[in-house]
Amino acid sequence: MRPLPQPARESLTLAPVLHALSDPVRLELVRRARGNPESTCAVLADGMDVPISTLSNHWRILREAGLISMTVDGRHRRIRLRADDLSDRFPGLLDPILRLAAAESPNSEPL
Amino acid sequence: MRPLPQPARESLTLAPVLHALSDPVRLELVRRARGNPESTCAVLADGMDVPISTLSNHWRILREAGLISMTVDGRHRRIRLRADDLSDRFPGLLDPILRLAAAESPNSEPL
DNA sequence: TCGACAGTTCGGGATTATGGAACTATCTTC
DNA sequence: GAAGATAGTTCCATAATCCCGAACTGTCGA
Repeated sequence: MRPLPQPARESLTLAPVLHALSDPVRLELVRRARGNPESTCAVLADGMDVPISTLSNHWRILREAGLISMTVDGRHRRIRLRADDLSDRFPGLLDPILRLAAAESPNSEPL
Repeated sequence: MRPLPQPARESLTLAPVLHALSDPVRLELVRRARGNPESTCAVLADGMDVPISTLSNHWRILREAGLISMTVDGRHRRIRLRADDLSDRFPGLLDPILRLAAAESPNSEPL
């Protein structure tokens, strides 16, 4: 269950976080990650019709911005939204964004 | 006082707005625009040490995303934050972002 | 009419995004 | 073990975007 490198809580900055959230695919991935903790890359991206190498890039951008953490679990990577770090460092930021994203998304499932 | 083209309120979408806000320079410009309504490009960017052609691109990105409106006034462009449209279309989005940007900014002036 | 001024547009070099193909690492089955 | 399947990553070439100096447009003041 080795964790992949990620920025420490104190070193998170606003601009990369907003950039990570400024892509519709990544926004949807973050929404799903919040609703399905400890899920994996492929499961969270199910039915999204995005090439797998592109998805891998999206996950990396999310991880490097500090939005998610990934741990290696066998041949899977478990994705976890860094909700605590984010609400500590950027209180009141994520909830409205994900709420608006859900409202905009055609397939918004209840959380 | 001819207005420059901008997206209608109903056609604003979340991703371009977040993208427009995902750059430190643009974030600072938006903060200043909110604090100084009806000001102009050069005045708002005063002391920012960003080339003028780059600033012009930043303003265009902000305008096309729907964050600001620009009206031609003589040889100036008056910048106005589209606060009403944004709070109507994305309630609760802008305030936390600008609050966090102000907290992160070294030269955050009180609003 | 002649600058001076506020901003935009153009062009090209640098950076970043996209995605198919090949690769790595792990698990399963024999 | 070896062979194959599975989950993601890395590589790399193309495409798209960003950055910014230089040239340009439009407007104001003398």
